[in-house]
Amino acid sequence: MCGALNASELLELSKHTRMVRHDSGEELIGDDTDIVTYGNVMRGVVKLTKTLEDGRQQVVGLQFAPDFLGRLFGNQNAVGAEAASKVDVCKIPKAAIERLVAENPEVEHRLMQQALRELDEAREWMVTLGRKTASEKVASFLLLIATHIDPVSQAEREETGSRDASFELPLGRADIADFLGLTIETVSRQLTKLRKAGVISIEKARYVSIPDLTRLERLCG
Amino acid sequence: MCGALNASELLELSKHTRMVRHDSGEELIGDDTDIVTYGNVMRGVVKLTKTLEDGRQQVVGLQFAPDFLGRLFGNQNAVGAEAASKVDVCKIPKAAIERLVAENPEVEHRLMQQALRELDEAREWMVTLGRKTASEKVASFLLLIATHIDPVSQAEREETGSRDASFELPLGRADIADFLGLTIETVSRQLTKLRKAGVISIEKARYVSIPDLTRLERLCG
DNA sequence: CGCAGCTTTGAACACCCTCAAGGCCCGTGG
DNA sequence: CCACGGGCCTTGAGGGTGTTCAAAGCTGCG
Repeated sequence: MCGALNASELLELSKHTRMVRHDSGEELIGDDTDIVTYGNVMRGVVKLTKTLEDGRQQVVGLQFAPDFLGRLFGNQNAVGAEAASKVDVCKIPKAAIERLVAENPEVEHRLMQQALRELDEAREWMVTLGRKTASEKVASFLLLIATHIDPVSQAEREETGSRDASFELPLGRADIADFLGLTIETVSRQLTKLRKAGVISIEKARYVSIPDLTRLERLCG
Repeated sequence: MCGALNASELLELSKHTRMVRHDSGEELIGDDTDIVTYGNVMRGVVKLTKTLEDGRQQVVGLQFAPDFLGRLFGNQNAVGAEAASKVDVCKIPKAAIERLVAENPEVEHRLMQQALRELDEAREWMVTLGRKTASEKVASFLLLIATHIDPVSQAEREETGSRDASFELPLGRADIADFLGLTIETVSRQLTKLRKAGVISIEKARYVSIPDLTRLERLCG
């Protein structure tokens, strides 16, 4: 977002922002609370959640650096935000963002681009939630993480044409289940199935290697 | 959207637009096609769909008048659009919209507001797809239609405090199933269950009356 | 009336969930 | 160093919800 600003605007903005470090599991924004600050994810992964009265939870989005965080032009947060891994967030007060957006159309334009991209991703995920089987869901999730977690080395791979990946899962089984609309047990079983089929390998439950992304893609439905 | 324009801008825009009438079932936009025109829904309901290679389909959104139609700042359509009922659409060429948006920040702002609202709705629906039971899904769908199909008489009801509704379903069972991530048969069975429980009444499969929306809300999870 | 398309209903099955137990990893303390 | 304990993950068995397959009922229209 800050790429749209010139030096003096950046300086002005920096007076109102502060960098905050959060550990995995910490709540950044409570659902149904008044909006007081926005943020920018600088490092790590943030999960957006919605919860039903009886406790059923759905992860409705994952935000990676350098995504903007928060519902512009709203008064209440419609989702909760929680650190899914260790996270650095650049917090920005509501008033500062509103001023920035009002004075600088290019900033609003960039935020709109992100909103449209998030809408595309949300709709893509609706297909996964509504129409895919458990194993397709888990495969889709792994592919999503593989393509988002490490954009730098991903660009490298595109140049060299290699189609492998290796990363630490930013989410535990419970969060993966909430993202996929499944139970913990089903996620675990499907991961085991993928492992036994040689599509992935897992170490210490969180470190995943994928020798052939093309093969994984074929399992996504 | 056009509310942000002055008289001369409206005149200029009207030179490039044309009103098109579509019957239920007609395709407005093909998935994965190049974007050539945008549109504005003036009457009726448009469904947005995504389809997997093997034919499984998911309805990822419903657009009611006066929604804007199309993916701004994109080259390819990420969703298909089809008339769910008789529909009037005001079509606008890509170039005309781009010029309008570039010259008029207020237009972009309005479109951003709609994008953010659609994102909220998509995330709300992800909870329905991922975490609700079949009967909760059907109840949620009926509530969605009841609150969107007829905003005028809805406003009336809010004034008088009455909590009933009555409308023609803009979607057949197959589309409802694709929206909810269920099968036709399950949708039909759940509607029958709601009917036998006295929550709704149905005539000729498409005309629904809901005597007590509050009661329906309690069934949405 | 008869046909086509959509909807409803029924019966059997499959997939995923629930409940329960056991295993792994790691930090803590003896 | 190892034993202990808690948190998370895996595995197993059984059951329920929604699907699949099949057939019959509506509705509108020639």
